[in-house]
Amino acid sequence: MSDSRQTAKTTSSGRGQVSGSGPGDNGLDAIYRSISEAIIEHRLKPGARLREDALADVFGVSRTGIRKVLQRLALEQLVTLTPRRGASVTRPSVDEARDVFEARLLVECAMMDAAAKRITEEDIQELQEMAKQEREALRNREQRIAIKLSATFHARLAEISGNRTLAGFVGQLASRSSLILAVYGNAGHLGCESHDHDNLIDFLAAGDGAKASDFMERHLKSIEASLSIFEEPEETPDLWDIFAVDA
Amino acid sequence: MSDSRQTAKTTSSGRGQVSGSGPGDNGLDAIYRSISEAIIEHRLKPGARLREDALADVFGVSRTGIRKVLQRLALEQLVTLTPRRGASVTRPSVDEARDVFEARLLVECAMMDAAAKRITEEDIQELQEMAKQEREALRNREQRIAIKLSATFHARLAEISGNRTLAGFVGQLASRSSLILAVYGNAGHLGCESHDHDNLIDFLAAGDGAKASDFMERHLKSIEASLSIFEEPEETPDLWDIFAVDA
DNA sequence: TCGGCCACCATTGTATACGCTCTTTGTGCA
DNA sequence: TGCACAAAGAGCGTATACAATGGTGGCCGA
Repeated sequence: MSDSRQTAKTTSSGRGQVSGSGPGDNGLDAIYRSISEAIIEHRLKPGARLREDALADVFGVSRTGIRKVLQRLALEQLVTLTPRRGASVTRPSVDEARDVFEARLLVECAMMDAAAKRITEEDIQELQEMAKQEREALRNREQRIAIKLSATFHARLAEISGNRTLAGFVGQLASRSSLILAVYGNAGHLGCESHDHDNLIDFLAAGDGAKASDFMERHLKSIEASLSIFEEPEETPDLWDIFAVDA
Repeated sequence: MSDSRQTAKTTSSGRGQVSGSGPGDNGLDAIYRSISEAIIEHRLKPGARLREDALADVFGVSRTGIRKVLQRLALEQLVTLTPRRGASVTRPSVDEARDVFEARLLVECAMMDAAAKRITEEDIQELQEMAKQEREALRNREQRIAIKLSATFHARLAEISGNRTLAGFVGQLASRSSLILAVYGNAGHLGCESHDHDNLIDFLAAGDGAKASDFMERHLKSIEASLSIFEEPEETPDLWDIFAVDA
């Protein structure tokens, strides 16, 4: 790893620097999105360590900026900050998983009514486009992309209902759900069935909030049901099984 | 330049101690609570500027720590971070106020069912104690204390229902409600009527989640109704009014 | 051979220094 | 008299430096 030879270079020429990052956290925001996306897409798996130095090196900023981003991610529960051990991608506990889905069930279903009333033609087209991309990603076996799109879809849906506070909350829940899928999901059985989202759009387009709500309920419950939620008791006994087989 | 291999000689004598501040954000957390409480109690009013230097001075830490705290408060929407202008206590917009109460109505009512099922004798006593303190604060005209206790009460209630994720959300909403009261509330008409909380406890103690939910709905709606929600167009023209009266 | 101790290292936590932008005030000109 | 421009000042954004801590590996003693 070496000495970071080039990072220092950027500052030398003054404001030079990549991608014109503005003053505020403009540049930092890009880093935030970048890491956030990597986590949601499971390119960074739960438990993965996120060293500040390494990230600082990758993104060409100092640790200060990275710390800021990491802190934000920690507040959204996407990463866990252990006092002297640094940051790592959060590995949701069973309780957390249950809580998150319960919360989604409660909030997202309740928002369907408002969404059905407020949805516009533009919204519908946008959602359909997203659903289409998701189907394509699924068809191409790009599960990572599909998962991200699914989270975005739910977040966008929440925005349509007009309550920004709740929408922000749903966004967080959707991101965390992605982590939960990474830990407790079965391979081959992706969270959202591809046609579910289309059906949801249809109900909303028809202005039928009640049906949309019912469908959302089934949708979320089916995702939760597809998980293998049982805590892995592997503390250390791992080795015995592994080597017993071997020997 | 990064090769700092030998500098760390000092560790020799050891782990000595450091009494105070723990490692992590132990000390910072206290600062966070301190500022947070000041905001909720309206000792810091919406719009108040929070200069990093000043806070660093007050709490005896450097700006670094203050920034960390400020960022966290910003993520919880208690303070607003304007790019080059620094931090100030958030002044909730009319839309925000509506969103927050809508969210509370949705979430808190829905949680009553679980709360009624899970509440224990200890919880009941704790809540009653809190309600009692709140009544006393109101009687003593200590509205600031009462507002804080009210927010804490609602947050604690949410915790009882057993879903930490939702409880955290309710905590945030309660804090923000305090800000909303500061901006749109009428003096003399505090948010929560003092006996409301007692009634709520009674319903929960009786295990009647439905009634508790209904009551919570009325409770929150009455608070919202007591607000004078119309946007004040005062951007800076403050002075004109003041001196017009004077002259 | 195993268990405990000690030194080193890797990595984070905190503080300080510097540069940049925005605001404000003062002055000159139309 | 009013407006525009410039300079100074204040405050934030970022990087770097230093200190402290927990983990890791090796050594010694039982």
